[in-house]
Amino acid sequence: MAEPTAGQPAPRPLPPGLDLLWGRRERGKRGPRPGLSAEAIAACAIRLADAEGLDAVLMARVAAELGVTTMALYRYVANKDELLQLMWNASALGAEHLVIEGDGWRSRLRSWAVIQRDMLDRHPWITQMPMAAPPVGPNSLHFVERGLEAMDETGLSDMVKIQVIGLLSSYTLSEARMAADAARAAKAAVAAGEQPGPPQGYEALLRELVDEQTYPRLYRLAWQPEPDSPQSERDQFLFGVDTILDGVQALIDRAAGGY
Amino acid sequence: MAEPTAGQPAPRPLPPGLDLLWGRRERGKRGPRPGLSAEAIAACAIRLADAEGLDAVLMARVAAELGVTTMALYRYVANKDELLQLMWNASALGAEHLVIEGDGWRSRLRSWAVIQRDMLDRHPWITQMPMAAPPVGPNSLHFVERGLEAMDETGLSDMVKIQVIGLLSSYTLSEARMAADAARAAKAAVAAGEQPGPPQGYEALLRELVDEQTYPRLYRLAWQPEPDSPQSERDQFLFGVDTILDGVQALIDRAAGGY
DNA sequence: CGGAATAGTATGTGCCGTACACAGTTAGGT
DNA sequence: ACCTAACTGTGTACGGCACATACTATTCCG
Repeated sequence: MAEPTAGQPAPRPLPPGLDLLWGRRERGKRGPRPGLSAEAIAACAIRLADAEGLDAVLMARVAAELGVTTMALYRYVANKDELLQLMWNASALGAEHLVIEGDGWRSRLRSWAVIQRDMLDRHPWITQMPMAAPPVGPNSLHFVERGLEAMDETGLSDMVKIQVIGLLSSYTLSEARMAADAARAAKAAVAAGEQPGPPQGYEALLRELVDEQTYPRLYRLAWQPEPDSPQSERDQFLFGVDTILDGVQALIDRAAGGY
Repeated sequence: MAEPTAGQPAPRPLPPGLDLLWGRRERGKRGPRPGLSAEAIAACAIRLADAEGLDAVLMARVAAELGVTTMALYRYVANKDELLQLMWNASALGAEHLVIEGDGWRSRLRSWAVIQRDMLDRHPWITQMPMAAPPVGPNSLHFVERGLEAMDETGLSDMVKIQVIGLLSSYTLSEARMAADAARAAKAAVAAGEQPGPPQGYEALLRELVDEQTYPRLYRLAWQPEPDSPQSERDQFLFGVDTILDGVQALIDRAAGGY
């Protein structure tokens, strides 16, 4: 109800959660010294998630790991969602001092995508997160900034550049998610007692499900493997990235060619 | 423990949940007639999700809506996850008889993506789902088949074609998710009492957070709007799709050019 | 030095998925 | 025609987990 005094620019309310993410949450000076920090909590949660998956990240579990009670965490984060946001942002730590190497926009953008992919493979739980918003953490934005930087020379408009960044990111995330799911499914199958000869991948599944007359193309895909089929998941990913970059190249050509 | 009789091809075990999705779950003949069906349950859950969001899809809620007790549902679905899978697949209903119009692969593939996007806008809850696996429901596969069909004339290899399908899908899903999140955030803000003048979009947020020296490019993006900036979200999406299609064009050219 | 603000604790509540035991219902074999 | 096995739906209870509330202990400010 307190109307802010008109005159000062008054730091805008800032959506809930973002203040913490940006270290702008005011902390009182009286009382005992805080024994923890949001960063420490996030780091602990990340350790758990890396080791045992996102399901292992329970408020009680994190608290126990840190040697406090569950409710102590709520002095630092408003709710679990906020903790997840912190984890996400923290996983992009180091983007600030990241230097993308390469002698042209194309190779730089490509390695930008690869770096992102590697990060997702290191922290597969990111692919399972709610993802309720576009990236707004400082580290995430740093990473976006690095991506934009890689396109400095292209002469594309800023709008187009973020669009490209978004495109590459979403593809990368999606590929990482599928890989992570496959890995988890394989692990679960082993835990359930089956030992799979071949990993029983997507292709094998299609062979089980798809019949020739209703799904002729998928059927072909499932049954007649390409001659040079043994292409690794990573090769597939790189292929997709390169295709996107071809599209970007076309954008640049069109912009430079003046129509 | 029962070893299947060697000799019959014996329908492979099929991963849990898939049997239901494909209507291959055997149902006994004795006992009372089933008062429900998996399809009816999924349809009811979809009604709820469309109207009130995925959070409204509770087993108890769905059951009440159908006039049965909560546990009755478990005669038809093994758990909530299975229900979500059913919902996902059911949302792609009609893909079987879908005809993609267009006089070339490019326009067909484009409208394929648009159709998918429209479907996601109609059922925004899909973007919030766990998505624990690649699409394996019969309807989802029908839709994939239609996408492959759109590329029949391209001469691309089958491997490349699904890759393109996956690329387009993941971009479409990601864009739809961001749009749905924005819409939900706006609705929540209104519910919280604020009435936003402008929708307080991503750009406005960046203006709040980003300073010039650490994020020079994002800063520029946030502060100096493009002259022709008022491009709708849909235009943005189409732009992204067209960029991807440019990349596909390059693939085709390269394949045809024999190198 | 007194009081206010803060950190951490202990306990409880509500929600929600789902396990379990049971009552009522139908089909098939004898 | 009956008995029984298979099956549907109910009632109840349990367990996990995020989070609320009330309380104690600690530290800074005037």
